[in-house]
Amino acid sequence: MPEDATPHGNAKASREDWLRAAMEALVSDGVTQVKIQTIGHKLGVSRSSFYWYFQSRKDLLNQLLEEWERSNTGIMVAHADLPAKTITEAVNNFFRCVVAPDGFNHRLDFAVREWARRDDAVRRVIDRSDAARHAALARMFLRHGYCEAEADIRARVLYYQQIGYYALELNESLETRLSRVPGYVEAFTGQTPSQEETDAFCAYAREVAG
Amino acid sequence: MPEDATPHGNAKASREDWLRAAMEALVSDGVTQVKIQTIGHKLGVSRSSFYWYFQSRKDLLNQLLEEWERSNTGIMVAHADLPAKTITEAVNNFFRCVVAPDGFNHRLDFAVREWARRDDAVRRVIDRSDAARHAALARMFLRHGYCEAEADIRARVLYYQQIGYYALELNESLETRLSRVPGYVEAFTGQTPSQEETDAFCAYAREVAG
DNA sequence: TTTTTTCTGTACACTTGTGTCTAGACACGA
DNA sequence: TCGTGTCTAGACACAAGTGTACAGAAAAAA
Repeated sequence: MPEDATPHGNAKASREDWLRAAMEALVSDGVTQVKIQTIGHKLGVSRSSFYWYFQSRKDLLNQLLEEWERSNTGIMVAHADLPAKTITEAVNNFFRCVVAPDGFNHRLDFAVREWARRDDAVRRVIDRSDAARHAALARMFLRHGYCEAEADIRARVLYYQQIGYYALELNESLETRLSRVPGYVEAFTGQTPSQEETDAFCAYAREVAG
Repeated sequence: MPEDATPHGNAKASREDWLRAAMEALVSDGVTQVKIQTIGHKLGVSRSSFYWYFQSRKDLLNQLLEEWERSNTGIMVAHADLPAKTITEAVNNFFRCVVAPDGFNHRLDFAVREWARRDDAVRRVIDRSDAARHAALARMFLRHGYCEAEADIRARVLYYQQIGYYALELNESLETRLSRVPGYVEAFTGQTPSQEETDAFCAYAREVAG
């Protein structure tokens, strides 16, 4: 039982190696494909070594779920809370987390949602995160003068639309996506974004994408 | 090889029984859980009978995919094409297919999307359907006086949002959903729906739900 | 009644996955 | 050098899935 994480010279694959490879499998192939046998093979290590670091497959999956909650929801809430002069700038700020490669990981998000459909415990964790994300977006609209009811609805439209966009896995090019940004912002806020705001966002998007 | 679908007295489970049970498994548990062994057990029939009706598991899955394409996309496009006096009425009409129990089957839609993430052939079928659905909604906005660019964006926001709503699996009550409908319609169209339109939709929703 | 067609069950071969037990390799400290 | 603790490999037991071969029951047709 590896209580402390001191690595040992004899180790061919560390606990982190197992976790990272498992996360990759979860993201690209879904929870059903997180298989100890397969990961072990990929790490060039026997299956049984896994049981030195983890109690069972379930134990490993729990760690992956915690990792998801920590990263994905945190990033999205942080971006919704970013300071802005106008609501259109605020929405543009929020968009930053969905274009940044190290921002919101939508493939992970959907892998976890799929998982939740077959596991009630995971379902509860997701519900908590969805509520937190919506609340952060509603706060954003409230800060910019929308009433409670409108802030609630607009936060929903924005959040659901974003999730829906990823659900479709459209694989549009960056420039195609950017060309629609001002239209989206106007649809979400009811206000026209300034050219500077749009330019600032596009510049950011092009920078982090490269 | 059962070329014609004439049932036979000796049959304990028909081809349609296998298809229906497989569809139920796909909808509720995903494509990985569509297992001949499990379905056969559920139908009270030996596994090997399956191979009388179908060549292989893959053969069965192809049939399920065709069934999805025929039903789900068809229903959504038909609702987007419904005649309406105003754009707000048109959006309310569209909403009908997402509240009717025999309308758009969102659980099936997501089961197929999940499947597509691990199968390029399925991916291509879905892309075709998504394009058809978006085009139908864009036509709807065009008919009511929006310009090409705005119709395109608003169709995207409406379609993505709807898919996103289902992706979250919120399980809201009917009345909770209905209370937000006027707000959604206004956000999607930029226009306030009339009381009559909202009432008509809510009446329809309450009728088909019961 | 006999034959044919349609479907089902049993048995077999094969694959891929989990989890356990145990011997042993390897580095490191005494 | 000699343990000791840390990690790994291989064997074993078990479960669940696919697909095939073949005999045979039961309805339908002759």
